[in-house]
Amino acid sequence: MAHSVLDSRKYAVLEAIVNCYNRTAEPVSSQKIVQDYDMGLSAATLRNTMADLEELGYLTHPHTSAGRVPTEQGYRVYVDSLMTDQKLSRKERQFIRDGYAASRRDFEDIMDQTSKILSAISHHIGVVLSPELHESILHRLEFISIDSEHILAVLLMASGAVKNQVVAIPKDLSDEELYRINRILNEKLAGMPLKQIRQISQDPVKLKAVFDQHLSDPIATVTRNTFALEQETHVYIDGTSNFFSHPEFGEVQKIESLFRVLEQKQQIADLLSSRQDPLGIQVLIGSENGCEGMEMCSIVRSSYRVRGNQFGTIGVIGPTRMAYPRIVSIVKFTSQTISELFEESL
Amino acid sequence: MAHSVLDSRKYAVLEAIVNCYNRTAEPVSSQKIVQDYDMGLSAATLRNTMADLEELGYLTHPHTSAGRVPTEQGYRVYVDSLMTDQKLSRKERQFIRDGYAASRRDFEDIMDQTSKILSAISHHIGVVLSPELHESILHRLEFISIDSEHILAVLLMASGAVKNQVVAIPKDLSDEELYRINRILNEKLAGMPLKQIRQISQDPVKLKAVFDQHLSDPIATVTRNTFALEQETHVYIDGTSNFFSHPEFGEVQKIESLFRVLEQKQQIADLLSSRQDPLGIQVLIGSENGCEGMEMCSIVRSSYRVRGNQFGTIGVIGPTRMAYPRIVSIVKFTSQTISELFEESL
DNA sequence: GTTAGCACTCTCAAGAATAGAGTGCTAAAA
DNA sequence: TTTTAGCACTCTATTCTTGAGAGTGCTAAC
Repeated sequence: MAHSVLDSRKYAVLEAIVNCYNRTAEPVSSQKIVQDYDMGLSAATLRNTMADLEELGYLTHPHTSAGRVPTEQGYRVYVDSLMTDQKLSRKERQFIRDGYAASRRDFEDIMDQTSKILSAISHHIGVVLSPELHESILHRLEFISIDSEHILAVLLMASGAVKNQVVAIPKDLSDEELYRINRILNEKLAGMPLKQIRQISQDPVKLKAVFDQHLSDPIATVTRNTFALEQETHVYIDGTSNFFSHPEFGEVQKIESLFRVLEQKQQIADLLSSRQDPLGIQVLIGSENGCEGMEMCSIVRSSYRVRGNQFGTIGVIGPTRMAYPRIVSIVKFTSQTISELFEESL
Repeated sequence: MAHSVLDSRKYAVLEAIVNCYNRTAEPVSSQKIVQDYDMGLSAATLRNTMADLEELGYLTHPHTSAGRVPTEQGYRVYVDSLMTDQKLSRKERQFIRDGYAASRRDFEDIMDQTSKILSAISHHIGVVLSPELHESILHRLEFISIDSEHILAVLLMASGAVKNQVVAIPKDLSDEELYRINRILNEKLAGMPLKQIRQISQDPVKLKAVFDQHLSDPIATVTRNTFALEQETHVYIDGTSNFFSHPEFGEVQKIESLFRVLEQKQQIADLLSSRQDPLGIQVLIGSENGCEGMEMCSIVRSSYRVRGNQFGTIGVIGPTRMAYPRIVSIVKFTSQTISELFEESL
C-alpha cells in the first residue's frame, strides 16, 4: 500500500473502523478494534492514531466518551482507495439472473424487475431510471383509431421502450388516409431520435425537407401532435421500507425527510442522472448527492446500455453506513446483466 | 334524531367527542366538551354519559386519568348515523377539476393524476385501482413488428386502457401474413372481454368456432401468445409521506408496518376491491380492513366507472382519526368526476 | 515509538419527587 | 329522578438526581 497522505497504519485503522462501524452501527472504540482485529497494537496506540485520523477529518466523535465514527471524508477514502472488491457469490449472481428469468421481458418489466432485484439483494432501496425518451430512436410507430377525432399513437423505440400517446387528429381524416400517413411517417421518421423528430415536426421548413412531395396539412398536423412529447424519464423505485430496519433511522423525522424526497420522482431522476460517466460505477457519499433530505444516504449508481446506444441508470440508495464493497459489486453486476439482456434479441 | 339504541344525548356526546378528538388527536375530557360545545350540561353529567358510552363500547380510556377516545365501534356509529354531509367548497371542487385539466388525458395519466389529486386534497394517501384487465373489453389490437421472432401487440381496450405485450411469433411469418392475422383478429375478437378471448385462445374447439375457415396454425399460435395475459390490476398510490404529519404515527414501528404493506401493491389492490358494491361509498374503519399492519388506518373508497361498463376503485387511506365527512365528500366527488371524464370522448 | 494507568467526561438507565389532568363516586340540589 | 358540585384517587408526564459504564486523552514509564 503506497499511499500519499497517510501512512499504512492510519489506513489500516480507518479501514477497520469503517468495517466495524458498518457491522455494528455503533461508534467504534479502541478496545473494540483490539478485540476484533489483530493489528498487533495496543488500545492506547490505536487511540493516538484515531486522534490523528480525527485531526485529518476522517473520523468524528459523537461526544467525548464515545468511540469513533467515519466522516463522509473518511468513507470517501475508504471507497476510493481502501475497499477491496467483493465478488458476488454464485448464489447471488444466480438470484439476479433468476429475477430476470421471471420477468415477462418487455421493457417496462425489465425496469421494474431491476428495481425489485436491486432492493431485494441489497436490502436497500433499488432505483432504475429508464433512458430519456427524447434521446430514444424511433423504431416504428403505429396508429390505432379511437374515435373520429383521436387516435392512439404507439411509438416503439429501438430500445424496446414503448410510448402510447393519445393524439388529436383532424376530424375528416379517413381510415385509408390515416393508414397512408402512418406508412409515410414510418418511412421517413423511423431511425431518428425523438428529439430530432420533434424539432422537425415543429418547423415547416424541416417538415418540407423531410416529407418532400408527400407533405400535406394532415401529415403536418398529425406529426406535430404525435411528437409533442414531454421530456420524460421513468423512475422505478423499490424497497423503500428497507430503511426502517436501519438503526440510524430510529427517529421519525430522519426517515420522514427521506421519504418526502423519494416521493418526488423527478428529484430522484435528477439525482441519479447528474454528472455521470457512461458505464462507470459511481459512489456518492452522504451530502455529496446534494439532495436536501438525503444527507444521511449514500448512492451507488451505474449506467446501463440499451439497444440504440442509449444509457439509463440504476442505483442503490442506502444509509451512509452501507457495505460499499458488496453494494458496488451488486450494482456493477446488475448493470452488466441488464445491458446484456438488452443486447440479446428481446 | 330517532335512534334505536342510544338516546339523543349519548349520540350528541359521541359526536362531540369524535369531532374534538379528530381535531386535537388528544383524548377528550368532560371539561373540554363543556368548553368547546354548548351542550347545557355540566362536566359531571357528561362524565356519566361518557361512562355509559364506554360501557356500550363506543369509547375507551387510554388510562384512568385520561379523557375518552372513540373506539372503532364508536367511529362506526359516527360514520353510519351521525356525521353530516360536508359539501366541498367551490375552491376544492375546482382544485379537483383543474387536476384533470392538467393531465394528458390518456388512461394511465388519469389514474396517476387521480391518486395525486386525492392525496393532495385529503392530505392522506390517495389510491387508485384500474379496472381489471381481464374484464376489459378489447376495442382494437395492433401488431408492431420487432424482429423476425417477436412482435409488439398493442391492445386498446374500450375503457381507453392500453396494454403492450411482447409476443413470440412463428419464425417464418411474413409481414403480409401478420397483417392479415391482425385484421382477422380485430374482426373476430374486438368487442369481447379479454377473459373470454383468453379462454377461446386456449381451446381448439372454441377457436374453430370463432375463426371458422380463417383458422390456421399461425393464427392459433399468435392468438394464444397474445392473450396469455396475466390477471392484472394497476395500483396507483400517492401521498404516502403525508402520514408522517399525523401525531399518532410518531413512533417508527407504527409507520413501518404501514409502509411495508403499502409496498405490497397486490395487498392494497385486494384491500380496495374486496366486498364492494358498485358506485357506493364505503368506509372501512381501523381493523375492519382486515389487513395486518393497517389496523390504525381507515379507508374511504368508492368505485368509478369507465367506458365499457367496467369499474375501478379509488380510495383514501388515512389514520382512523380522520375527518370522515370531508374525506367521504372528496372521494365521492372525485369518483363522480373521474366517471364523467370517462363518459366524455377521450 | 509504544503502552499501561488513570483521571476525566459524557451518556444512558433507573429511580424519586412533583405537578397536573381527569376520572369516579358521593351527597346535595333541582 | 336527574343533574351537579366537591373531592379523593389514579395515572401520566416531567424534571432532577444518582450511579454505573464506556471511552477518551494525557502522562509517565517502558
